[in-house]
Amino acid sequence: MKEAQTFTIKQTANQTGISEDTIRYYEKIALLRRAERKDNGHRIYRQEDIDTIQLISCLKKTGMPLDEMRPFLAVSTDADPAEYPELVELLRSHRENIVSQIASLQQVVDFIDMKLENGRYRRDCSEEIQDGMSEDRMEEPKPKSVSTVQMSYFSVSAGTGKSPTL
Amino acid sequence: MKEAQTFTIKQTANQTGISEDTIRYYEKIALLRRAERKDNGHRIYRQEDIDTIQLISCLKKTGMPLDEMRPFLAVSTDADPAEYPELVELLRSHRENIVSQIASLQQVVDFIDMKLENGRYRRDCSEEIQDGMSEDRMEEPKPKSVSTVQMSYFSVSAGTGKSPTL
DNA sequence: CTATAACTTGGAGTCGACTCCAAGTCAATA
DNA sequence: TATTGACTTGGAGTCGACTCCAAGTTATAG
Repeated sequence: MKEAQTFTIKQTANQTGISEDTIRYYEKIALLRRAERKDNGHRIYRQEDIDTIQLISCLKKTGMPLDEMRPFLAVSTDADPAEYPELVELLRSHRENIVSQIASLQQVVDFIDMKLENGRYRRDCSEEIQDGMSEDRMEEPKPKSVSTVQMSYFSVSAGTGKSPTL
Repeated sequence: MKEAQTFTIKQTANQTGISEDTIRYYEKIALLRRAERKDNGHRIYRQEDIDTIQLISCLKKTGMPLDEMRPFLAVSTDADPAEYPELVELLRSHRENIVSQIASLQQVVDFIDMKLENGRYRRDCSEEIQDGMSEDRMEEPKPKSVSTVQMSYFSVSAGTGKSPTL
């Protein structure tokens, strides 16, 4: 019976927290497929679109640029991704990114906690500064360490070299 | 006679992973204090500056705009923050932000895991859509394995409803 | 019948954060 | 002496992601 409830752009904006303008923009850049129109030209959205918009806003939080989201949206609307091994790789790799972002964030939390508890020392919060390819030898003993933050956070992936575009 | 080792801008860039241009830019917008110059006008950096730059790049990962970093940098270079109760509040509030960002990221990880394990369903990944901010689920129910990253991250506070400025 | 509201369109403008450039200085080297 | 390389400066350009605008359409209310 309930033949898919539909929503106006305003309702959709309210439900997703994404502005109407932005939703139109996403359509403009083909991040969202062209929405159906009513006879008067007004856009029509249904739950599935809202889901997609929510996934976008979710991915945004991971710092992913809009352009890179398309494959993920494909996974989301299409069937299961196992059919697209390429996509599976993408998912895995983004997953690693996020996990390492979480580690970074956790470091900042630790930094803050440290500051709050004993506003005294300083240090930590580095991670994966690319080095090695510098001809200019940096004979730095680097006494700094990950301190404060337990290594456990890094056990997972510790960076693929991809810096989060946050 | 260990008189604080100094670095060129290039060395500093290498050590921090932040480009020379960007470092100069940070100085231009007064995010970094004007670096000392040698007689020939070249900038001189010391460990303390590198620490600051690293803190900036750390805060960047939390999605904080450069403009908002100044108070944090003050905390970092000055003495302990307990003297500036205003700052303490700031730290606390940013901490909350980060923790809730971590939660968001974890949701994406879960989404991906779900997709990877059984490319089938969809759902989740919302959080704080303005519209009756009465949702506080996500205390720990989650049937899905939080995978890889332990729930320990959430043990701390788990969000106040402050939206991350990502 | 008008006016208000909710939409449509294409395109221009904004903003943050770089990133690049040209022109110049200075030191060491071929 | 001429070139190279590492730097300096101010300013312009780029890029992503919006955000705003003007002009137009349609629907409903007074």
